[in-house]
Amino acid sequence: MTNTTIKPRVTSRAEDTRRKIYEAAMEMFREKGFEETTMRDIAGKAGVALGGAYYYYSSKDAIVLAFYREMQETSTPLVGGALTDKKKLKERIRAVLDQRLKLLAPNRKFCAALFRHAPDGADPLSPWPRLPYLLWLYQMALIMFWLYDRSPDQQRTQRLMEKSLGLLVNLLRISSLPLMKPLRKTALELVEAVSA
Amino acid sequence: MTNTTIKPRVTSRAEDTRRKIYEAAMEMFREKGFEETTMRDIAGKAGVALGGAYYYYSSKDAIVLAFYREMQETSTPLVGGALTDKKKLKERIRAVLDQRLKLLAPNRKFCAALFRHAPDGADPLSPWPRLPYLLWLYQMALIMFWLYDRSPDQQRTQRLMEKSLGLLVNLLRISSLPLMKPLRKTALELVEAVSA
DNA sequence: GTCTATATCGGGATAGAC
DNA sequence: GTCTATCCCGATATAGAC
Repeated sequence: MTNTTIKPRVTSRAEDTRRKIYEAAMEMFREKGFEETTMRDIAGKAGVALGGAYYYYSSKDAIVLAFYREMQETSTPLVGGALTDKKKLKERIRAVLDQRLKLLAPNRKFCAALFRHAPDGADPLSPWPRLPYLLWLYQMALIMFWLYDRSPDQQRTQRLMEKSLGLLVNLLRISSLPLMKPLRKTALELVEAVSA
Repeated sequence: MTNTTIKPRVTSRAEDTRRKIYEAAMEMFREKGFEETTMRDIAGKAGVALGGAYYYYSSKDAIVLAFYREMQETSTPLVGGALTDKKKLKERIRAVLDQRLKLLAPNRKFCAALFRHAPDGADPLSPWPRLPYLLWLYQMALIMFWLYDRSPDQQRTQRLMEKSLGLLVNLLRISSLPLMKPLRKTALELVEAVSA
């Protein structure tokens, strides 16, 4: 009997162990944080030896990757579902953002720990003599783009800067036109919402 | 003589050693990356014992903090200087961004390593079924805000989302007005610049 | 105060026995 | 597939040279 059954591509027992390790890790990440949780902790909690944990996850980061993958896989259908009955653009974007934040919510602290920003206000981006928050965000986005820009001499960043600056200035010019009062009002409310 | 001179706040010898350690560290960070460089490497290259390195920098991260501080201190006067002869807003913003990217440029790879994004496209933010890049940036900014939002239940993020969505939709509506052709044109060029 | 030398520990990662 | 032993490295601690 045991011999005639079709062999599963991965034994369910192996998948169980893998899952046990993953769950143990995530639980401890949530409770104690990422850095504070050791592979020995994880292995112990999952009831396997240290080597066993590494058999399934080649590194501590690999467990994070598994978390990323699970977020993606869970997120896609949920977002799809949330979109079906939404017609207006605004509602659709809101539905997507809502879904993603809800999904990440139980792991918010853990996610924050994955950005290795040095302790509070000590990263090179935040403490530059205070720019208005939105300008800071713009700069931040540009720098992130630049960090991963592989074009020679980061030329794409240069073009992006040129174009986005043009857009920004156009927007500011336009927003001073008399018809654009509602635009200015929303923008002001936004600044209030952020800084309150 | 030696006794009557005013004692320097920090001896120049100490500052030299500190500097030697810092320079050695930064050089190796640039060449081999952050994770791959060990404190033993740094101490060796700087010509001091391991304990010596820890005497001046209480941790590996402390060297990164020193880098942050140096970036800030160097950046402020440079930006100030670059601004003096610029009148137009666009030129002023460009001058600031240019200065900062130039300053970071020699350490681009090192800076990228400080974000602990898992290897290429494996972070939870980038691979979500491809949104247009600007929408992705918007989402990214919102998530970063949310991660560090300490208001109860992250209510500020909720408000920010509400207001920014309103602004976004207003902008889209406005951009379809006949007068706004130049705005649309710039926006399209921007998208091209990013994806080219 | 500024270091060297060395021992020790905890934790990520690997090798090889079983 | 699983466990044990081992290595390396970041970090701490200590004793002492100068």
